[in-house]
Amino acid sequence: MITFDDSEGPDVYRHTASHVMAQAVKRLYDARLGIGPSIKDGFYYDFQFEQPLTLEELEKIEKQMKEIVEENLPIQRIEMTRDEALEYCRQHNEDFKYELISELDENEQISFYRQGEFMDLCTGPHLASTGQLKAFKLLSLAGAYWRGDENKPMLQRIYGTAFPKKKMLEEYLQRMEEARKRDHRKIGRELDLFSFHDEGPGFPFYHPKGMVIRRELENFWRDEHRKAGYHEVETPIVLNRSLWEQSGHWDHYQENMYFTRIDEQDFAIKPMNCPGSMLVYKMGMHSYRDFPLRVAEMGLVHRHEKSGTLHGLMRVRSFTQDDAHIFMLPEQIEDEVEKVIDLVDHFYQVFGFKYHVELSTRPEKSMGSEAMWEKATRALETVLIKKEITFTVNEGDGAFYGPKIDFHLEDCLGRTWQCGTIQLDFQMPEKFDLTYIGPDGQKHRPAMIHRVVYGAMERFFALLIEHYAGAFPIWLAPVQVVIVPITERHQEYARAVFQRLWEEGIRVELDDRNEKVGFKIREAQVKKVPYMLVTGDKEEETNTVAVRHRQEGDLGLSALESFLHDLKEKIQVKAN
RNA sequence: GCUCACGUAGCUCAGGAGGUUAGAGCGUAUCCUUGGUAAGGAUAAGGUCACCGGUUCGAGUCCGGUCGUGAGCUCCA
Repeated sequence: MITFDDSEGPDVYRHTASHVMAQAVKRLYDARLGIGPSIKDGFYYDFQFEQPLTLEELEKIEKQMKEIVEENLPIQRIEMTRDEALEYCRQHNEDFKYELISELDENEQISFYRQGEFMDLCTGPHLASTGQLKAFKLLSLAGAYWRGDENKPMLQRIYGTAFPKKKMLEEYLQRMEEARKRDHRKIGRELDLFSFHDEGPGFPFYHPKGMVIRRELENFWRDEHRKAGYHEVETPIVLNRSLWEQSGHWDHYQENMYFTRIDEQDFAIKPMNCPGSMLVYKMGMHSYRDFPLRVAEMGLVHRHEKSGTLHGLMRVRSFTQDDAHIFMLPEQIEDEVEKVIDLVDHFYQVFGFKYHVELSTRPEKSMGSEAMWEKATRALETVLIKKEITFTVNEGDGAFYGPKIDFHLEDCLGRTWQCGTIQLDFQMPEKFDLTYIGPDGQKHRPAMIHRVVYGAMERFFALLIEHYAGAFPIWLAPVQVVIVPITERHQEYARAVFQRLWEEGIRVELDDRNEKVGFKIREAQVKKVPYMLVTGDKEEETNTVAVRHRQEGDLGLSALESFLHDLKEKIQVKAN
């Protein structure tokens, strides 16, 4: 007997919920079944309807589901031969199920699950009866290609979730509601960090406060990369077609690129930084003694992503990659990959991000020999295993020029986004005929990796906003301190305090509006400013400030200089 | 790009199944208030109802298209 608390409990429970939903749908509409698995936090089922389903109809389906639960239909497992199963699907016009079964082995025993008049192909297991289903809710309606293939028909997918107790369902919905409040698009507007406009879909505009955060992230990045032995370059955004033909982007990436004509010649706006960096490398001779040569670039790239894939700052059409290309001896690869992994880990630790790692292998559209891919993939895998990093393999998801290790972070709703990536590349050095002079005085081909740590500044920024729910640690906060004079009479002293902080490089604002203290405090709290300094008679007489922290509240009086000293210390160590 | 939704003041949202000058709260401006830790009061300004076309005596409301946004699919940092 499986309960909801067992590891497979929620899966079984929600899988049964998806069957009950499918049964309800079949009772109400003319629909063919796709697939209906349980997923993290819920379930879905794909259907092909004669008439497209609209959102309002989810309520009707839910009501019908409740009736099926009322009926408390026993759920039985039924086994058939492949031929019997095919015949059943043919009779019931279940074309999609037919397709699935026809791909199974001829001698396979095929299991169905029956509840009342409804029967569905399924390996199970399931709850014993529909009456065991307690709290459930249908959440959304979306399109989904049959078998995830955009060339196959698009079905309609209904998402839902189910729990054994009403209270658990309510808590879940409440949690989702709370999570939505952290959405970077919402906070970005509320805190005036960035915007999007119809004039440039997918092209972000940074506002002054968003720009402060971005620059701090870049400063941190520069410091750490200098320490890690990187140099920095910048290459042009617009480059001649010939370069993209040479790099392979013209053949392999064209559909994502923007083009322009200059003096009757084709140019492309760079979708990646590597070709530009190749040209820089080729400007001189390189010795093996200079390896590994780590060349970083905060490169602004443009990619024509499909309109439906855009998502706030997470998925945009122009973004800055904190890129670097590392040129090295083949025997330095594993060492260098390890160093990059450590660098990525260090960065994510500073922000307190949890992440997971994937190894992406050769895609269908790719360059290079099987042997090269094999060797490159093995090298990445070796390092991951050596470092005892748990990872999943993402088959066929590599770049067209090489396999990669990807680092994924979660957004407020638990969706994961690829940020850091380490890509091994034996192609670009070939294409651009890169060489170095070895100990033997001869020219040799260097190995190369592309890597990013943040990934894209935009995406990382978005994840940071959601991670902190807008309450950035003090080193990142666009406004670090707000000074709140109590009345007009205290403005002169407030200005002096402001001046003192300002000259020390603190991002400070003076709220000298004709409002009450409570109002100004509230506003600063809403804007998530870390420190509020109230200045009145007491403070003016003693050259102090009344310190309030956004989380800790009123901290009492502090000498201005000692507050300033502590503040600078906190900024310095990147305290929260 | 595809499926289903959505698009009303800077923001959040009202506008019963088409009918005179499109509403509210927050925010903004001005004035009053000089108030010690999360919203003091008054007054005022702000809207081509995303855009284009159609139906109608009459469209924010109905229909079609375009653009944008959201959830998801495909794709990806």
